[in-house]
Amino acid sequence: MSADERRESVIRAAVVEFARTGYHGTSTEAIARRVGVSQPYLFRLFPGKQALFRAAAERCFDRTAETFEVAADGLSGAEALEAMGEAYSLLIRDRDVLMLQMQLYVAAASAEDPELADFIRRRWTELWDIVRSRTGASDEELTGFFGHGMLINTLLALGIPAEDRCWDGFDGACKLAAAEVYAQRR
Amino acid sequence: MSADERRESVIRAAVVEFARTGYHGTSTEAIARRVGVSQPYLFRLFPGKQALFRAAAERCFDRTAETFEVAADGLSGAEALEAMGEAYSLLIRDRDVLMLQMQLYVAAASAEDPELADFIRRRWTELWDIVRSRTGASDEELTGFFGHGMLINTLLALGIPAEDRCWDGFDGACKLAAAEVYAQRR
DNA sequence: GCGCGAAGTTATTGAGTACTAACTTACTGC
DNA sequence: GCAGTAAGTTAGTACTCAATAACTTCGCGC
Repeated sequence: MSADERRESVIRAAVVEFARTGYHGTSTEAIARRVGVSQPYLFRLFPGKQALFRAAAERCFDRTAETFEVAADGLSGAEALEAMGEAYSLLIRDRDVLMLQMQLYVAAASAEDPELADFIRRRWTELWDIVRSRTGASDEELTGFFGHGMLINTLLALGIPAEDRCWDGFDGACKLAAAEVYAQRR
Repeated sequence: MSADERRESVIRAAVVEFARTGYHGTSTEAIARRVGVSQPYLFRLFPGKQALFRAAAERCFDRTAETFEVAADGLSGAEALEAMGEAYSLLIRDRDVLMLQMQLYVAAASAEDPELADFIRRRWTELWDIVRSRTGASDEELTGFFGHGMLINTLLALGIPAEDRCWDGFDGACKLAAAEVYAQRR
């Protein structure tokens, strides 16, 4: 397997591991084991653990941005907004994408790596701009949209069951998505 | 200083340290240093690191629940809801409370301690019930309220500046709160 | 002033972890 | 068939960290 292909599979493994146990909680050995490669070899493919985390973060934002772009393609206004919401609820059925997002939010806050924090902020505001420009939504609509999304993230992260009262304010599609997320194997 | 008093100051230090660097990212030595006590002594006051984290989590939820209760005291309906929102935006000017919340959300997801995850879920739904029972808000209002809160949490955790477009959908009080949070010393 | 319990210390251990150095294996062009 | 390079390994280092054991100091009743 070429180095580039290996790098790709390492990124995928890093997304999973960092999503589940966070930056400090995951060892490079855990990532290597998931890839099926010796731990020192990771340092041939990436300069260090931080670079691995950064690559996973990039991948996570790439997928989300692409999901939004594709969903809104050919649509505009309220239709585009709704399509993006739907697409997002599909995206985060991949629990690792969901949890890596949450991990990135806390990673941005701990000031150990200001450059990474800056990167995460930039990519987040990029998402904001994508939704705004593709839908022309008002400031209040945007806050509502992202607030909705962040609450879904939180409830799923917490593992609040789909039947719980906390989900009552959501439509059926969201509840269904929640039930499916929990059905995933770990 | 009595053991109980020490325990109290240890909890306060644990809240700060765990908030800033998460469970795996904080050493018991960092907590001990903040308390001004030797590291092994922590294990006389608490059975282990997990117990420290759990105590910090309890403290965090206690403060939030109490904030809600006090704010809504004597009020009802929309007035109570507004008062709770305002009180919350004051509470999270303490960046450590805010960040510990975020840390708890990711801690609940990583399945290394199911009992802790269960505890966090229980306390979260308790908050939900407090807001619902004190305000009589509809399911949609509740989702809006908590979604709003989770978005604020996220923006603050990310460190999105108060002047950024992401804050445009919020009222002046929220933006002011954001500016103040960032002015805090670390 | 002396025993005693509570508050706290220093020294240590054993496990884990990021990263390096040096070696091996397999494929490719000539 | 052989040199060279790319992919990958094993062995090891320096360090951190949670937890334990054994020791010290201090205040108080008598």
